[in-house]
Amino acid sequence: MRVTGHTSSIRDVAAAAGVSYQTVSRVINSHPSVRASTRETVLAAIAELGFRPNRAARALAGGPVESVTVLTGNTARYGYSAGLQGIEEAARLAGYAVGVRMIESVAAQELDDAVRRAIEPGAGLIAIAYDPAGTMAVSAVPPDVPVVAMVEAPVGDDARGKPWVWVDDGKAARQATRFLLALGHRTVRYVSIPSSTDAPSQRLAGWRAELEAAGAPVVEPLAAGWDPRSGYLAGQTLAADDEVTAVLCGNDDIALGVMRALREAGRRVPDDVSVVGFDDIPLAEFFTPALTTVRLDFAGLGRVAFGLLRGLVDPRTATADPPRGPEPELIVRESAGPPRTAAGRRPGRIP
Amino acid sequence: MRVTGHTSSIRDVAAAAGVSYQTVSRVINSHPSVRASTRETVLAAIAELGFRPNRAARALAGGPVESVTVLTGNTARYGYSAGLQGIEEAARLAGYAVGVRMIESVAAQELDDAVRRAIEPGAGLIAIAYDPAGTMAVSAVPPDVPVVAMVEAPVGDDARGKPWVWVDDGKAARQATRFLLALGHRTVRYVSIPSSTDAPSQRLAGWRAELEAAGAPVVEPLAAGWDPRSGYLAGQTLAADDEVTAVLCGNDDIALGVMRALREAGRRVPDDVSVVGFDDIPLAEFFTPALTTVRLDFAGLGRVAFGLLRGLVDPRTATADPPRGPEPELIVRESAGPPRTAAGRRPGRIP
DNA sequence: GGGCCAGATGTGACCGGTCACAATCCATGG
DNA sequence: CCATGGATTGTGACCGGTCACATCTGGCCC
Repeated sequence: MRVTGHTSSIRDVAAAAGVSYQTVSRVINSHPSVRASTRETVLAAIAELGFRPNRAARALAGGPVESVTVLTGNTARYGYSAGLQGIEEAARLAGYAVGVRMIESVAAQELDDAVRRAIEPGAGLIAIAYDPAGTMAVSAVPPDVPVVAMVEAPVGDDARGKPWVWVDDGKAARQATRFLLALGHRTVRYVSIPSSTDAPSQRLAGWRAELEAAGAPVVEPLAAGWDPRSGYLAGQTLAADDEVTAVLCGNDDIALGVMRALREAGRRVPDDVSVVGFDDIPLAEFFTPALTTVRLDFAGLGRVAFGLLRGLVDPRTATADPPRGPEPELIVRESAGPPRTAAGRRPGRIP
Repeated sequence: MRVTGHTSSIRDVAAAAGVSYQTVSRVINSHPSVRASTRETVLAAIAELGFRPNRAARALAGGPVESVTVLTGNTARYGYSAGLQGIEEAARLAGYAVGVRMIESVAAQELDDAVRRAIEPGAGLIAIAYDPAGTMAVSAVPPDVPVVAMVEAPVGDDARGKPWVWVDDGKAARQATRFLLALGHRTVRYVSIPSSTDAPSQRLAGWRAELEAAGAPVVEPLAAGWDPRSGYLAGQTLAADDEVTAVLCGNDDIALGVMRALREAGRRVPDDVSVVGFDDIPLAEFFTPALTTVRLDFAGLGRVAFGLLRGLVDPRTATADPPRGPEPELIVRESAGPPRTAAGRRPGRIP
């Protein structure tokens, strides 16, 4: 079964407009030296015939391809799907097509293969590299393929020049930690998400830095995964320790698991223990208690990533100023408060 | 900047193997009449050169395109992202590329345009049509373009022959309603998600049917959106009514909002009011109380959808038996119980 | 041995765009 | 008036596959 969809080529348009196919090509690529009146005629013919350039043919002939493939380890996790959404929005606006390819393995051979498979001549790549698979995927991309990475944090000092985008996680972590300390907590425990590299994550580093700056004791973090269950497990450990009054969690899913474990152990949030998360997923506001968390604008980051990639693939659209990722923002809700408040309190109303 | 990525064509391979380019083409398309020894030689040359056929060229020449574009109204909502994940998995396994395109508008003109833009000659479409935009997108697809729709429910009696896939929502709703009724509730209220068509949704119909079958009073459902906030609003209404002891929610996000509103109003879940959701999102198990919900296997549905589309695009892979969507499954947790239990109870432990 | 047929392989044209280059137009200046 | 040159337009080849068709094998039968 052959799909027709639409069928009119530049030759058809050319015939209809009484010009050569090359002139039509010039019009659709907005080449400067086409007389205004000619352009009009051609555009009219294009509209008339419902012509739309064939992507495959254009790609084959070495023209601008206008398509991005997103390399990701997951499409369901919040940061990933929100990032994808941002990329798609920006891409659609620019007339780009977007493809998606999941990276499952971290085995060098398979990963290399998967990346090669994702590469289409002419198209660019955006890697969502919040996890080891993504990070390795980025480095598996051949140097001649334009790629932008959405990373957890830049590694190395020369990151400024690389096509990387990120939200300042470290800053966000410091902000959240400082907030908890200011509430009167002696120290803050941390439940970490996996690092995307072999170095400790920025969130972890920020948390530690803030604690040290405040002269608060640093207890080694508990390692969790991305999922709420791992948070729940960590929460059980935390609940067993009476000293714990404040917990910073690597993401909101973990925070939910932690809160659940705490509650099961009879420890009230926020009266006995304060909990703060990362991401601000849409549900966080409706948790009980509503989660205090650091909002990370992944969709915005995706848009920035796309803009950067576009500049790489098509230098005409490159912007001079290096685009920065969006700023994280602490959203204060109910799950954190001063330590050991005597009376139980009822959650407030949500407007 | 031109991307090279890889560069070896069938002509290069042909030269390396000492055969004609057409023979190479036959080998990569597994044409039967190629001598085994020749095939060997060619495959060796392919491996040697790291040759991979150029998708654009193949599409242009009218060969099998092996790519799907997913039309969706959203990439962040659970059902959508899980569905996309399932499609991607199945597609990757089959060597297909997958594209994503969001449909934003429901205005006929824009929508039509967006759909046309999403059509690539030779490629198939999978529409995630859980909402009006998706449903309209499906009908905006020209008849000669192969398309599979993941729908909320089949409309019309002749749906059996159409390339539609769905999970049996109505059955799921009946199952959940029956469960609540069996617990001893006099009736069950329903907070509905928007219907994808002008007809009432299957979930709603199933809920109503079960109530009527049991002779329980039917109170008109409350209309919500997809988001937790709309559930929260509905929950406030519900909380004001002392008669309410059991609520079925159109999805888990809404259920969370409802539970939150109930709790704020001083009504305990499940002691005063039972709440049941739909979807079984990964977080549902860790809500407090853990949410009783109907698990819908969207990823499985996505895989089925891809299989169906593949059969449409490439008849060689078509399977005789019409594939069915996965079966919904009621997951019993803490948020539902018998009406008016005297003692407050503590949530159990999660294994 | 010749004829025939099926299997295996090669040749040319083509898909729908782009590139490089050539050809034409028109205004300007000497 | 004609040479010059930039703006505008047209021509041919090509990207990397596929199709339709032609050709070349070799085995089998009479």
